[in-house]
Amino acid sequence: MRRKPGQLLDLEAQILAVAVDVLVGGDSPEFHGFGLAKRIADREGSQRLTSHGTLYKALGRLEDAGLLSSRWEDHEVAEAAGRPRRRLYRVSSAGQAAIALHVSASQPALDDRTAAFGQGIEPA
Amino acid sequence: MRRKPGQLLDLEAQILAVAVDVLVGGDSPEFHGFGLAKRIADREGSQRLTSHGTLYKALGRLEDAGLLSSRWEDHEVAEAAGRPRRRLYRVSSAGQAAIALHVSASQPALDDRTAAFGQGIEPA
DNA sequence: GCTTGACAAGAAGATATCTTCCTATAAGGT
DNA sequence: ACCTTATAGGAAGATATCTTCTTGTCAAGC
Repeated sequence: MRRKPGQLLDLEAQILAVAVDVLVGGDSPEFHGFGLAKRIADREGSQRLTSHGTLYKALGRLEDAGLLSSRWEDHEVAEAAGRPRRRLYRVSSAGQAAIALHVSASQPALDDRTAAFGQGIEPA
Repeated sequence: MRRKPGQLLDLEAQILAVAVDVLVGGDSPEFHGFGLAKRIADREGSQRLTSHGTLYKALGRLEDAGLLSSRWEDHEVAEAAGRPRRRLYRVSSAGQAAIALHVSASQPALDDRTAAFGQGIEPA
């Protein structure tokens, strides 16, 4: 697919959006791949639009790009919960900036929206 | 299936046989569930005759009965290998006795075998 | 001999991460 | 305009343990 440098793909933007969401939303500022997959699947209304492999690769890319950072969950926590260890991700400030930029870039200009509204056409 | 007390089921006997095998065979006297499943599947010539759930339940039974003991693999080892932690099992002496008894009990008596041979009927 | 109930078998799936392999597509060069 | 190629997408599966739910069967009691 060869990407234009500095551009976010749809999936990556979704991931960052969720990442910012958990960051702002209280609780813990961290999330893990599996939970992310469920969130996206839920949001998408469908059954796992994104396969796990694809998601983990995207997470790796984002981390390589410095938009996410990760650490392994403590042994004790995973064991107490009786499940495999998770890898916990967190948005970096660069990541926050990237998603903000992406959103504003993909938002139609205000004039266009106003014009559409004037003609009874609601923006998606 | 309600078992006669003190009797080994087929699957359990197979597990113990493998356990004794690794014990005697050198290397490490320990084995883990997943590897066991592969061994049994290989031996059985077929594709996973025993589902994983069934196998882990049988392992639990054998441990409860004191025929096997188990411990969790060290974190470091699993991590170095890049895989989930294994649970390592080992036959106890009671287990060794049990499988020995089971084998001798299911073996047809010598007289019977000789008699069968005498009539040209090979024992299964 | 017949019924009943305990318990094993197996399917299915939850939990989590990551790799390999093939395909499809868009970005960039000519 | 066209072709090449890097790379994203997705399927599939490896790695490991364990739970839940249903079905089936054997042993024991009557």
